[in-house]
Amino acid sequence: MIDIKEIKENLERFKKAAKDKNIEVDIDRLIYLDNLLRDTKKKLQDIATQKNKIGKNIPKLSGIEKETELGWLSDLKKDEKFSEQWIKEHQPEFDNLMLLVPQPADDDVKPGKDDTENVELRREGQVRQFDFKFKDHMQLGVDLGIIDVERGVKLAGTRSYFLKGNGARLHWAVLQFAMDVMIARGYSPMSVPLLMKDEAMRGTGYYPGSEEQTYRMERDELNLAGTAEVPLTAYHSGELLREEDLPIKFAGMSTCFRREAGAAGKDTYGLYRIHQFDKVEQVVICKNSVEESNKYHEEILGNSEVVMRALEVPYRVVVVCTGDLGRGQAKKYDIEAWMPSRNNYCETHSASKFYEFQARRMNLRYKDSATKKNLFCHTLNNTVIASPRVLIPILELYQNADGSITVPKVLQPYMGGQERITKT
RNA sequence: GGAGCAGUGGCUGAGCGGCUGAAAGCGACGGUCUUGAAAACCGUUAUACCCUUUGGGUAUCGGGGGUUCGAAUCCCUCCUGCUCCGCCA
Repeated sequence: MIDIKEIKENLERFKKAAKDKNIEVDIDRLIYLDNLLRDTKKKLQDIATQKNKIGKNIPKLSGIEKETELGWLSDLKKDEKFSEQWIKEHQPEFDNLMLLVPQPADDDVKPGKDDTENVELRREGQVRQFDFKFKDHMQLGVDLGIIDVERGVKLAGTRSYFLKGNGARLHWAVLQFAMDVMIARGYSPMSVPLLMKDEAMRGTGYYPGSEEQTYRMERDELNLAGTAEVPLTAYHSGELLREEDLPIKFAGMSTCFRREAGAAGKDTYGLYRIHQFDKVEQVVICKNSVEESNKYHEEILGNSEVVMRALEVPYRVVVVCTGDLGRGQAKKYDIEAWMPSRNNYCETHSASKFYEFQARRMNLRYKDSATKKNLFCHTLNNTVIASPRVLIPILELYQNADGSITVPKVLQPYMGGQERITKT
């Protein structure tokens, strides 16, 4: 959410931000409502002042005088009722519009309509050239008996799968490895609840907007989080933190649920786009400072790169253009891993910087020691590792001519020292 | 699921229907003292919005509604937590 004062003082900036992000929001209507609501509230305040003044004198009066004052009071109350009613009718529209105003992208973010216009920053690692006909991850998985999509679909519908044996093991190994890296880097490991109230979804910016992407438990009015970002970022929502407690750094591991509505027919093959996966997510809550935000944005990007380099998966870093940014994101880096079967770099990580957009929605603040003011925190998050998507490059890049898979060095300790996955 | 109790400021915790935006303690901040620190003592210390000149006003004691000239304080309702009983992992 954006400060209404900010919006009023920089109308064009926010209109442009909405346009750049392809977001519909009637900012003129928002301002119009704000002015009327403000006037009405001012009127209400004046009425309250008079009411209080009269009320204070009532006990001292009697007879005609008292009657007159009481009559005057009931007139005021009629006015009050009328204004209150008006506010009741219009406040919700204003509140809803406020939730739609986007965070403008940083100046160094390129305007663009969608992910095709993202800007490559750099490439890391060598793309493997095969001297034999390589298999894609599904072929490998089926041949080695470690992936079973058929039965996943039988039991749970499209985009469902089983990981079996060494496949399951590899999946857990990569997650545990990533978590251990984050712990070593000073992030607090967290196991989190995933059934989130609407409030948490709204606070993180998923609602309104991503309802179609979310599984909802209608009976209990709860939502199955699509990422641990939701519980981790909202962990301190509504609280007033101490400045010395910042930054707060979390690493959470959780299952993630996504409906993938509107993606029908897209990436239907293999383990790329699925309804359920596991992910280690990192979240930073820091002070209200652009410099701090920028610093931690680089840090969380760096953390994930450390993991990717340790896994020796070639990747590139991309700066996401305005059209591909979410409503609350000021800037976003994607890490895209090289996937031989897709013959391309494909998204495996997404590092977002929100400034106070999320914190303001969830009333997440700290007391600034210098000014004694309560300020909104800044929040950021990034994937550390998401599996099985990352198994795509791992399986494909680590395959051998005989159809076996070499287990990445850093994962071997997590698989009981096993060096290879072969057909069993 | 049944019965009971409770939700007050950064925290703990008082609070008679008007003088309570709210005692007290803790914490934090400033000062005195000290070579420095601690201790002690003195003082300050909620948030948001509105009008503005120092300043003034309004709202907020879990949410919403009601009674009343007036509500943290009374009534209704919802939410949350705790205790006991039952049931189940």
